[in-house]
Amino acid sequence: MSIPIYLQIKEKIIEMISELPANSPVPSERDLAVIYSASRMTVRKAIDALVDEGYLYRNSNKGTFVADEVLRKKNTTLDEKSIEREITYKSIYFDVKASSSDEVQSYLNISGEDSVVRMIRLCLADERPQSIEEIYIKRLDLDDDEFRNLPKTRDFNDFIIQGSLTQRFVPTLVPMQYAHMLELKINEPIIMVENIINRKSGAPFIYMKVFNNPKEKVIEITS
Amino acid sequence: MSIPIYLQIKEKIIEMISELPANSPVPSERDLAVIYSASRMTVRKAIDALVDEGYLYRNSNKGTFVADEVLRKKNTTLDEKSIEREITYKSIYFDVKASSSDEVQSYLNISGEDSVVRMIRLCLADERPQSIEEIYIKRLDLDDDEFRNLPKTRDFNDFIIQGSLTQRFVPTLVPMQYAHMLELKINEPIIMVENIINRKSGAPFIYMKVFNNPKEKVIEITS
DNA sequence: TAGTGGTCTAGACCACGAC
DNA sequence: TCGTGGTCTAGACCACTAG
Repeated sequence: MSIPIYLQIKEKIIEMISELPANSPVPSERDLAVIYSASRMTVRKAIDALVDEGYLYRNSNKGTFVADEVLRKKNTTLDEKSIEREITYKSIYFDVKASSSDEVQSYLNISGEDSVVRMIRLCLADERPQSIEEIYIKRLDLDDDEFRNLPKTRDFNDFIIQGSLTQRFVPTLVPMQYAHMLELKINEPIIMVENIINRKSGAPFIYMKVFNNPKEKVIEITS
Repeated sequence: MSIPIYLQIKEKIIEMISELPANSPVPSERDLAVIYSASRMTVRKAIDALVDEGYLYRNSNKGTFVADEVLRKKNTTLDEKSIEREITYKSIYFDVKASSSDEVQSYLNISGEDSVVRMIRLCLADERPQSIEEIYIKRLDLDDDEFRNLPKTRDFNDFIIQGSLTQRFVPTLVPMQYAHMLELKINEPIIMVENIINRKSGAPFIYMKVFNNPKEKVIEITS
């Protein structure tokens, strides 16, 4: 099996605690090492990950305990997957142009001659409008395969794993051209999230503006 | 010295890379172990932390490299410290009452008979209004010492370390009673951040509503 | 005193990439 | 083939807490 032992143990621990109430103690690291026939350091690595994700918490010299579910780390800003709703996208624009706005040029660190893919789409969950996404990517940063698959791309998490995400939260009034698509009144206050996905090297890769429908989508982060 | 070796090594590595350009390679884990006279696992723990914080990135089978500064993890939602500005607070209300709103009761999971400390204050940086903070804490959750120091408490990070923080971002128009204090026009869209600090056990501890001045304070997260 | 988490060591093997 | 990060082991000592 090529899945690392500590990840297997992590899954087993999740299963073990799944029916325990909050604040129940879990076996000590030494005991778990015996239970799973692994070294203590390996078990510890699994627990480290679970603590990090908010499944468990440690009390020095006392033990490790099941955390309350409310403490599970989550970041719903880019994820809609966890919830069992049918997510669909309705494309509004998809084009490649050399003349991008100064804003896009500055965020993607490009000149006015570079071709930029622009994709604007409405995101729906169970037919209800969640947000409008404006996505900008430098054409040369995509190989032909990625470019072809772009209209089918649902979320951009795969791109983020390879780099880093900076999000800026901007209060604004819903833009007039989007108000009716989001089923909002004009002058409704909303949050526009500016997402900048960088590569590991730091080079900007994707610039994305998300206009969120506050009636549908709550932006919540647990850390 | 009681500071763990891996933290000492972490600081030494930060110092080592502080003048290196982005994407420079750092010595291999084995070399660093020799340089700092520690085991590879200890060095690795230091690097793990630095990768987590966005100082370094790894390329499997190739090496470890200095990350671009833009990738440093940051969360300016509750922190104002990093920037060299003089932060001051102007107290608007400070009282203890048994009759709290349903909203506060529900977030703090208390009944109408429980006394709640309410603290409303204006946060300024270099005399410029940054935000209004409404803070609610169940009186019984504070010992007398903590209660006395409350008016002097600047940020609540110390409380978070012992638990977890959930933040909800709510778009709204600036409340009339706060508009002039934040030097905003009426009907200005702003972001109100609801902060709920939980203890490790999951019990809610502090409920805090922050009305941010968008002209002064940009909410930005790198992850 | 016994048990816990926190740290640390000095090895080991693997898969992968570059040469 | 050699060096890298990724994983893993079987020990060890410490500070602290609870009985």
